[in-house]
Amino acid sequence: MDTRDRFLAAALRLFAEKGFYGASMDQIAKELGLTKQALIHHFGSKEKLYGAVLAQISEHLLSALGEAPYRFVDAVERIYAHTLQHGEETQLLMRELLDNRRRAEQASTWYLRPFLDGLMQALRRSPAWSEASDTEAAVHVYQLLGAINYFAVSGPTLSHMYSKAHVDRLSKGFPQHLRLLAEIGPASP
Amino acid sequence: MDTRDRFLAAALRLFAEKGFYGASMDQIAKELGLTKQALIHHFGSKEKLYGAVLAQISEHLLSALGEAPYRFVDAVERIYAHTLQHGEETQLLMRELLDNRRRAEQASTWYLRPFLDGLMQALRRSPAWSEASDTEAAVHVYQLLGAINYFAVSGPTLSHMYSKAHVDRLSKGFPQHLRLLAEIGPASP
DNA sequence: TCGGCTCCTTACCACTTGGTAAGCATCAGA
DNA sequence: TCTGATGCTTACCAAGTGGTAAGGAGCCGA
Repeated sequence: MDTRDRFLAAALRLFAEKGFYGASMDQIAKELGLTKQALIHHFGSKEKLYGAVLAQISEHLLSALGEAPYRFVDAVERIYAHTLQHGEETQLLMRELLDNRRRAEQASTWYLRPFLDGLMQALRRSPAWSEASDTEAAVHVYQLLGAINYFAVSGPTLSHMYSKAHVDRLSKGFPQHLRLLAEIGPASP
Repeated sequence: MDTRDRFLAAALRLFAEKGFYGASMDQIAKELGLTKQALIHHFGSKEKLYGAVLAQISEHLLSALGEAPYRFVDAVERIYAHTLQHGEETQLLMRELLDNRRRAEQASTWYLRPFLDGLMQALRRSPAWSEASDTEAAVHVYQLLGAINYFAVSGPTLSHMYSKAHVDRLSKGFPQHLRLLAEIGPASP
């Protein structure tokens, strides 16, 4: 793993934890024992570094989908697994959702577009959804992603509110809940 | 509305938009044409100001629930309406969910606790859920809140990816989808 | 052996950050 | 009329921000 990749990993971690403003170039660089000028040397600016991190995330998400054609419910399951394993990427994506009104209005949205389209196509392949409108399908897909991300991200918060054991049971029940959600059909007319 | 309340409103707006680190005391104060020292005079520190904003949000959420006993699906509908109307509060709550591993580990969680408990009690009042375990109920409640918040917050992002007209249709379909989700029963054993 | 490229350093910059200290005007109560 | 609290100001500070400039060490091909 070369320096650039190690920088990307460190940046992902800190951006996820503290957000774009909360993480500083100096801090990220020090994670590798280097100076922030080395970081700037590789990426040009903080904005560009951030963009590179987002690009990497979207790449990972796409590869998590696997090769088409896949069943929608299988894709959802794979994404859930990927989300659990890469909590930092999920967290950063959620942040981006909140931030991108202002900054980087192009970045994350277009990065994620292919990923969303792939999921929508998979959904349309299932019989119940083949006749549904694009809008209905989009709601369903977006809703499921929201459920996954939200659940993954909120674990620590829940652990504070309830006991850890409680949260563990909660996590155990979630995949079943998720499958239920994924298999739901379009709203009857 | 006195100065303190106007400060709270400005802080809510800026914290929601830019996050804790992205919003500065100076900026918030200038929203009222005052200096940041006036702001510090009222709240002591940035952390305390942030805490005051969170307290206000949880107050609003609780009052949005209405007076018990209410039907669970009605409460969900009211929260959805409240969420749409107070987008900034929602956005800030989502941020808090992402941030509170580090900072203010006590703040938002305990503020929100009564709100969550109220919702769970309402859910347990519906016949289908009266026998369900606490864990199952918590999953369901948390899931629904996630769906609402996620959907409300992601509007602008979706508008970038798809056409605005598309997103409008999507918004129109969501309440129906939400009711469907709210009425779902516990997973069969 | 030379020139240039890559990767990284130190030095420095203007600017912003949250916060402290001290003071000033206004108003209320004794 | 004095006293003290309230609500705000200006002045100031140390620390940190992202970024520029310049240079040095090592390597690689000509």
